[in-house]
Amino acid sequence: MEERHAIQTSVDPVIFTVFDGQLHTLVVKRTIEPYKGCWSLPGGLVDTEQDLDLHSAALRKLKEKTNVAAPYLEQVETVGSASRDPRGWSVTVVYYALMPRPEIALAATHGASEVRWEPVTDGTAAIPLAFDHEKLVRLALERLRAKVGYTSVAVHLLPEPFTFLDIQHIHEVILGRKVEKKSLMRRYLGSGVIEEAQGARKEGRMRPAQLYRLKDRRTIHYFTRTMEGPREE
Amino acid sequence: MEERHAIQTSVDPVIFTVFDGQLHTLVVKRTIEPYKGCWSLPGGLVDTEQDLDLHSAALRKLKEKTNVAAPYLEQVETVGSASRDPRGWSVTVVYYALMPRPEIALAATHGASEVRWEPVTDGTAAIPLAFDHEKLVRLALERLRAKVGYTSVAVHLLPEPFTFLDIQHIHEVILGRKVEKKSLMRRYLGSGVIEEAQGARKEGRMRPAQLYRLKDRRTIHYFTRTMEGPREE
DNA sequence: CGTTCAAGTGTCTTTGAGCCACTTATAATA
DNA sequence: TATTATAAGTGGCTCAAAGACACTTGAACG
Repeated sequence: MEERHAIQTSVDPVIFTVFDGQLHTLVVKRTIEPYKGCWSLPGGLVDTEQDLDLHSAALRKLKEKTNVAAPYLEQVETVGSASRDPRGWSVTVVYYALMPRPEIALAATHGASEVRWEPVTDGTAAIPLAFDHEKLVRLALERLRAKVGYTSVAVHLLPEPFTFLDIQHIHEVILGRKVEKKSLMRRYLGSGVIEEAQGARKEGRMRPAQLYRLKDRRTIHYFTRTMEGPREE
Repeated sequence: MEERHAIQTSVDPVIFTVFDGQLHTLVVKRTIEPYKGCWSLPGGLVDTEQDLDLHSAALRKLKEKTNVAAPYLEQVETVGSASRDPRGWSVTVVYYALMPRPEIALAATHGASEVRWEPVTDGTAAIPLAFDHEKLVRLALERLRAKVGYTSVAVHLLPEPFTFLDIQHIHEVILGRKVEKKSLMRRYLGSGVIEEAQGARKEGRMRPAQLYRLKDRRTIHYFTRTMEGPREE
């Protein structure tokens, strides 16, 4: 009776960051069977002794691998079936997290186990992942892409302070297409999600750009319309 | 080791239907402790012996209580914590389902246990529910309200064939405000989600209305913009 | 045959996206 | 000091779709 209903339950955070003009996600090398030696998401079983709820379980996993305490974190979807783990029925709650590229070296923060940023190209990670984790990455990316179109989530990937060119680049990297500078400025200036920071960034011999920071790093703003993409003719 | 990680896992479908000009949700009376005698969502534990995955577990619960095999069903969110069930750590995956008001009597389809439609007013059920089920209903309703604004989900609550007045009423009941007839016609006629059905409904001595049906009862259509609500002045 | 009433249409205003040319500010160079 | 290159930022157009609401249409009934 008990055995039929108690299920192995994990959280799998898909941690996104952007550098080198590419979206990356954090993967760790598995040290135990099954899939020993394969790369996988930095998730793991919920621990009923130390986790109060699912959200804090996801935060714990995040903290263990990246040492970042308070990124933007959002639940995506839950997948569970008899077949996704060879050991039997299992459930995993998928999250995605956005953070600026951490300065600290990853390996140092997590002792022995291997950790690294894997580029996400065209919807999936470049290397094969354990279990159904490639599908989980795809789910998280789909959600992120949709949400970037009608909210201010994308800027949570930027270190502060940032310029409008940074905002534009981050949108273009996530969506994989050009976006209109003017549309972004209308949105972000009109909504009050960002505020001016001191100073201005000058790069090379061009006009210096105004610097901004987020007013609130824990919430996102919902714009009234979705970005439409390029016009057809 | 096993005990710390294997968690009681359930699915809780919030089943919506509309009649008497009100949104209703299906509740059942609990026959066992805890919360014996209280009303609750028609959910229950995932059964690893008979359920292949979470979605089919939700469909099974639905079939057991309503005898409806193929409604519109969508995952909302997963909540899990040490405190939501007095017996200990538990996880539940919340779904919402939309169906036309079933003609058959509910009690007859499910033997002994009491089942009934409870009106959902102003965001919550009118009576208190077991566990955190009122919060789960609120989560499902929030999702439904948001989604009605930019998709064709709402019509999955209508029995076929239906008229444009039916479409308008269903939107007004869910959103709790007046909706522009013209906007709905632009959306639904322009998108091809509905098709004309034979005949026309005449009520009283007015002009008869064209009847429609859904082209596909398993999917929904995403419109390009969200409804905006009334203009302020 | 005219009245009644919802069904359905015409059409104006408003909002915000896409597009793209134009002006502005800085630093390197002549 | 003047010129020029380059990115920063603005102005202003077109377009699609929402809101608002008056208008026309058509069947039923006296």
